Amino acid sequence: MSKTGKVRLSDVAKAAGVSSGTVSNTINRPDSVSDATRRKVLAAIRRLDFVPNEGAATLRSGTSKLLGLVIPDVTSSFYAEIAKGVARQAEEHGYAMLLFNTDDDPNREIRQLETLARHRSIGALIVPRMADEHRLARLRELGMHLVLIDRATSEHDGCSVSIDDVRGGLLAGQHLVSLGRRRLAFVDGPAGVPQAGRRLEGFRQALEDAGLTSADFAEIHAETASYAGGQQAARQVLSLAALPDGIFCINDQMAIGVLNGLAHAGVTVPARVAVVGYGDSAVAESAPVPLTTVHQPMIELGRAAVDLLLGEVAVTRGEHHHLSTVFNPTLVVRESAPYPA
Amino acid sequence: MSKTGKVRLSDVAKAAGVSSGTVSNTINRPDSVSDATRRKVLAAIRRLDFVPNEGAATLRSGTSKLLGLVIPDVTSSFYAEIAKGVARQAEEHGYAMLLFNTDDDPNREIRQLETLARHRSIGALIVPRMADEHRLARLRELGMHLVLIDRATSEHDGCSVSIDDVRGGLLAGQHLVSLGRRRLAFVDGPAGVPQAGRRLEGFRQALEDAGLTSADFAEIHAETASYAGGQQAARQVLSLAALPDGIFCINDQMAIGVLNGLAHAGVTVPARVAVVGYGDSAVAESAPVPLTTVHQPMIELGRAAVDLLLGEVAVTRGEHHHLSTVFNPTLVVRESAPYPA
DNA sequence: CTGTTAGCGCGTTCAT
DNA sequence: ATGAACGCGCTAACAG
Repeated sequence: MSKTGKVRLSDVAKAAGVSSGTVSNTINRPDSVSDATRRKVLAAIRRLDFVPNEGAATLRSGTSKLLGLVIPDVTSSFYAEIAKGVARQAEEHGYAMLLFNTDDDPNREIRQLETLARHRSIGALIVPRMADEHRLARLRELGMHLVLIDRATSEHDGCSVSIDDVRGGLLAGQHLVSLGRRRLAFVDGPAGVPQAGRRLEGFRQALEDAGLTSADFAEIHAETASYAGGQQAARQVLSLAALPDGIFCINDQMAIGVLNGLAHAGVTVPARVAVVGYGDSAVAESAPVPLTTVHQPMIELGRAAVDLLLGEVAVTRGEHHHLSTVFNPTLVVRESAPYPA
Repeated sequence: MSKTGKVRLSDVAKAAGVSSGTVSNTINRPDSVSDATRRKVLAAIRRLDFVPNEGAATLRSGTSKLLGLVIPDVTSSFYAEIAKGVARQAEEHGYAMLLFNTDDDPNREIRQLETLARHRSIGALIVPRMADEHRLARLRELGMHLVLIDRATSEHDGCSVSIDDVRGGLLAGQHLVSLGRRRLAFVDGPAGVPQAGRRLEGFRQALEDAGLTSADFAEIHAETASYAGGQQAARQVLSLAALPDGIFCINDQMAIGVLNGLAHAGVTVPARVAVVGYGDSAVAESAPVPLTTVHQPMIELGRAAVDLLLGEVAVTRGEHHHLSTVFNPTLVVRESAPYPA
């Protein structure tokens, strides 16, 4: 009925018997308006079905109520959870989230970041798999604020959020050791992923702390860090001179593949081999043997990323100190590597 | 370096020696500009690092290059895949996707839709779990175009995309019947979900077509349509007078729960009981017994939803005929209900 | 094919 | 605490 989209702020002002400046204040700085005025204005807004035009606000203020999340692929549960946290926190602060999947295509990533700039977004939360420092710097010049998610190195000049992978590996290692496991294996996809390297580092640390030597330790790399890769890794494990009694896998999918491979060979889990996964994805709980795994607080991480971004934006004067929020993973113990009875 | 954000379209015009209208044309309607002019303008754009201000364009044109996807929860792989398809297709048409999770909160859903309206989004793709027809109608009055996703009823007045659930159930039923299975069970969570009802309808149809009677059929409802619910359902299945030789589960999570429950009881799959899931989620492939399941083309569905939305927007004159795109699910045969040897 | 120009609707001074 | 007025940068309509 009400031809909204034709109702302007000035119409509201007229209807409420105030000036348009007052209506703007009522919307954006309610505290700077008297109680009675605010009531009148809000009533008029509702009565006329006024829908503010963000485009006009963006043009006028130079910045929009938009932020971007740029990730490789939202169908990965890891990123989907980040997206959920980001969307939630953005919403609570009056922002909306633009979501972009890069599909690991550097050109798309660039275009997406430029789209964000065109929309005068306050900034982006980005998993920089592709963009190099140079490009990120250019975007900063455009006035965009960037928060890096789960970045490999910490040599960047910006806020970032991440999870302590070394600690995650340490938790896994300590758990297996505490279970009395002494011949350990680490199962991964192709080497070279920084996160995996750090988890391995923590894992090794735990073994060292327990007095184990490299003779007690096998490092296995499958062709992919997937379920199929896990099955493949299991075959390699079974061909080792001595069967390990504990296996740490770089993610839950691989762990389930390992579980499957071991089962086919008649090797019981956890009796003969304990298995620990990583990520606590939805599948961990419903694995053939429910998976002990390292949980990562991704939703919280997403929320923290938004907070960092908004914090950076809020700093108008003086130097902004870039912050890095690092979350601790936790161990979720299930049957594949249970506490001793 | 280049103080971008300070470079305006008119600056580009000056630098290229053309008028601002021409710059606008080369950006928005390249075909309406001569080759030579276009080249000059694009060069100037690059040289000055011009970043168009979408806010201004939105204000001027009355509509933004934004569309919204409003779903219950992006961490569900079902919706994540839709999101991926939508983002991709939107991007290819020069649009960006705002993502909103309702978390099944009607108030949030309303606010999100209003946010979209404030941004003068062309429209929204929505899984209307909460919004009623009245609200949807109000949004349409605001000039927003709506495409409904996976909607229960088809009594609405708008474009929609969905998957033929009856056919999905039919596929599952026909497959089990073709395997020679004659005592069938249907496993679901609480009754009342329309999608589930339609899948059951198709399933029953297949049984009828094969000459089976209701005596050959058991309908089992667990407390939740989850992995745990599947385990629970398995117990009910095992307590039936006669063990079924084929089970159709409403989703893959339940199917895996059923698999687990049967395994615990020493019932072999598929030898004694064949199991068919629904959804072809990532877990189906890595289930203890790889799951035969009904695949739903969610990414394609997302893309189709965007096409419908853009099509609706493109119709300026004359009546727009609302379209419904219905996708056919397909059966993915794996070990839990394999083809006869 | 290109140039000219008038606002789009809001936020933000600066008075009062 | 409130009002008046300007202009943010762009598009569309029209003239040439």
